[in-house]
Amino acid sequence: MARAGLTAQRLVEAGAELADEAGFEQVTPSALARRFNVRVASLYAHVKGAQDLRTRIALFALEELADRGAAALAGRAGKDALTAFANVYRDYAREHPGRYAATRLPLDPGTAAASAGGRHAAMMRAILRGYDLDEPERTHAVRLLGSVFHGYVSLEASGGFSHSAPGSQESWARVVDALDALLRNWPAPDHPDEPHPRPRQ
Amino acid sequence: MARAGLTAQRLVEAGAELADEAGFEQVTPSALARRFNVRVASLYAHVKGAQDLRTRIALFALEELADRGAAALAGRAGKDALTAFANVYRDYAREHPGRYAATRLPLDPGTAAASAGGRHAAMMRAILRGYDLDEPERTHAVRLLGSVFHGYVSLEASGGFSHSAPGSQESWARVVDALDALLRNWPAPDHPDEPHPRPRQ
DNA sequence: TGGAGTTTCCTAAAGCCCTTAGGCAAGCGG
DNA sequence: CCGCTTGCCTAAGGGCTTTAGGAAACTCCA
Repeated sequence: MARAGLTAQRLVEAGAELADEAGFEQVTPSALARRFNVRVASLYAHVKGAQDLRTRIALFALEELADRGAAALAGRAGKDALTAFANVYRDYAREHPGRYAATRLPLDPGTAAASAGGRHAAMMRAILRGYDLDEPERTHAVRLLGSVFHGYVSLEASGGFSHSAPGSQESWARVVDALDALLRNWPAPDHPDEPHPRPRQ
Repeated sequence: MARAGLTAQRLVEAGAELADEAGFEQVTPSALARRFNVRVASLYAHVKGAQDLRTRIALFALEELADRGAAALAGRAGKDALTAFANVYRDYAREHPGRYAATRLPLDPGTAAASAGGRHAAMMRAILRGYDLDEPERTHAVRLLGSVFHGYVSLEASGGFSHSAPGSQESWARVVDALDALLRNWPAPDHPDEPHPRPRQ
């Protein structure tokens, strides 16, 4: 009988497609075997098991997302860079919901260290070079950026913003505007007031 | 043989405990049956199935979290309210990681509408009464708050902030400070600049 | 070209989980 | 005290994961 041409790489790619179509939690050896018209046990020659498969998909998606981020950041700085990078996250999550969910898979420390996670952090730090922040404030700001990007995209994906006005697109633009304003106007660490103490209104 | 005294409510509570101990995805009819020293099929008299069980736990956790938020908000306003409410989210997620994960379970529209989700949104709107924001900016700000709270807590839970200085506690405090500063200094909608056009540096 | 060897995929089987159907007995209401 | 409701049980079907071992397909070198 003809061989199906299985490969760890092909399994990962098919798994990523399956994740986008049916959800990351539906990515299982069984489902993948059906997709390749192959018996389940055959996958175990290429992949250690279900957990290994999911981990590989997560690493693949992290890498893909980091590549897109790097492309978006090239030649941009300041708010332009911030906006482009933010849109990469959101667009990726909307275009590839299963892959995006995969990037949230908890990895064991060794795997996480070898993943593209570090590239993501480095890119956020690079964006912050366009603003005037020194350590440790820069790290706090990196964490805030990560929180907003992931939080917004995640709430949007679970339908949180879809059933009320104004539209999510509009909120997203305003949220990015607000982040830019905040980074330009980052409050001083010790002082409870913001740097420009002129109460609004 | 003596009866175990099963009840939908008792199953939900035990399920919430199990989620906190082993993770929300480990909450299954089997695991719960073991915990009650009962055969799996016995649960089906009280709960429709695995999905129903998880949904009930999600609703329970949403309610519990909303109750804590309401208690924290009582008698507070402005940054005081913002900080207290933010800490409720973070503390709940740290204290009850499985329950917190449960609150992220996607609900079908009908269930979601009947959930405590609306209370959460209302409380965020209440916090924003302490700041000077009109619609639609208030809605954008609500979405930003939700994104930051969920995003931070979620990244922290998956270990994102644990292996680098400064500590997560410190970043959290600065993130809340920054949010407060941002809400007091919310950028004007149409203008690309912030309301106090004095380029930093 | 024709094996030897490796790789790919298969069958078989064990273990766990979810779910439904139908039965027996415990405990409550009259 | 007896019938009835209800709670928990056994039985069984079907799916997913994983391991063990076999047979066919490809490769490559003599």
